[in-house]
Amino acid sequence: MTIVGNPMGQSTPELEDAIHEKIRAAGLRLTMPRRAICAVLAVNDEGFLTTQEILGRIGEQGVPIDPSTAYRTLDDLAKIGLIHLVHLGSSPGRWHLTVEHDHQHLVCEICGKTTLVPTAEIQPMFDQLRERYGFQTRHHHFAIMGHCETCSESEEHDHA
Amino acid sequence: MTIVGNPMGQSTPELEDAIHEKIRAAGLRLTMPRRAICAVLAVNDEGFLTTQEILGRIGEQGVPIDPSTAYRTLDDLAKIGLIHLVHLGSSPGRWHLTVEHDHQHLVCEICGKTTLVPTAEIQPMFDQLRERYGFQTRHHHFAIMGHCETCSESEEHDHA
DNA sequence: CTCGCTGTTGCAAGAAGTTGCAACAAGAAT
DNA sequence: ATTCTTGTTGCAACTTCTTGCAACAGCGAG
Repeated sequence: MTIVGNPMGQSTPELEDAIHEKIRAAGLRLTMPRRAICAVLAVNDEGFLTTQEILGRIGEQGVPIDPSTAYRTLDDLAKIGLIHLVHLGSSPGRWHLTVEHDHQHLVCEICGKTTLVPTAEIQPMFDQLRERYGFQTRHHHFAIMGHCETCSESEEHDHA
Repeated sequence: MTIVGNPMGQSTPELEDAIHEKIRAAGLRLTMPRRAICAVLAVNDEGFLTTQEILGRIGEQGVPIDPSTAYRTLDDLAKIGLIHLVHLGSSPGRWHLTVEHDHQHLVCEICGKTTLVPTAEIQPMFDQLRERYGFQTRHHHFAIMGHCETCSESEEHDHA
């Protein structure tokens, strides 16, 4: 899967400002490591990065930060809802800016293929969960695991 | 959350036999470490165990196995669909026997509370994904993250 | 029952992720 | 602009997870 976000590979100042504002609003201090992490995430506002990848990019383009700081900071940002962790299959989780995206992901466990589905198609289920259980589904960007069409078909052949 | 499976804390021979059969059917060898792991999972056929917990239980009740073996074996068992990994929030994933359970999980990101929802309520969505995308949702036991009723309400108060 | 092929295991080394703590700096108060 | 408070950081030690590899043991063939 390749999910490319910002085609220019550059962060928009507006997005970064909005992020900084959220950090302050949550009562957190705006430090250098946090700026660096947010900058990387802002450039990839549609992407999914592992902690290692984030560390790598920060190292490439300036003053590296300590891994432990990255792990802790990412947890903190997740706690205030700015980002969240997505587990696409097993393998290390990937961080992602929390934005109300208009699509969800169907991830094939066999070939890894990712299919995008308009959130509208799933919204009814979210609404239902809210009505019946008072449950607010969050970061509507979660992965549904299963087998894609192609892999489902080859499976049937195998069983034949 | 406390999910207790087999009330006797004992594995049923039938379940273990069925598991062994699946392992053989997949072309994998039935070795001692694999038996041990399956035994632990079979006792907790409704439970969710981390790799560490599995290692711990095996160590308690007999010959311990090497951690690396456990990690690899669990991956292998997941590959053949016998078990799967569930990420309830962040924190290490938990392994779980793949059975067609009749419920799903709504996990609150704030208080950790888990609500069970009959699969029947979500089945329509799965059916729809299959019709439109040919996507077969697997191990119908996945976690939907969000905020539970109680936490949603306190959030509103905070904003007031 | 024994042999042989090859999937598995345990070990060891390394990478990734966590935790405690003293030094540091963001930002409010003055 | 300076000081003070306290949330954060970087370091170091540790735990957890991964990977390469030689020795081992399922299990099918003979």
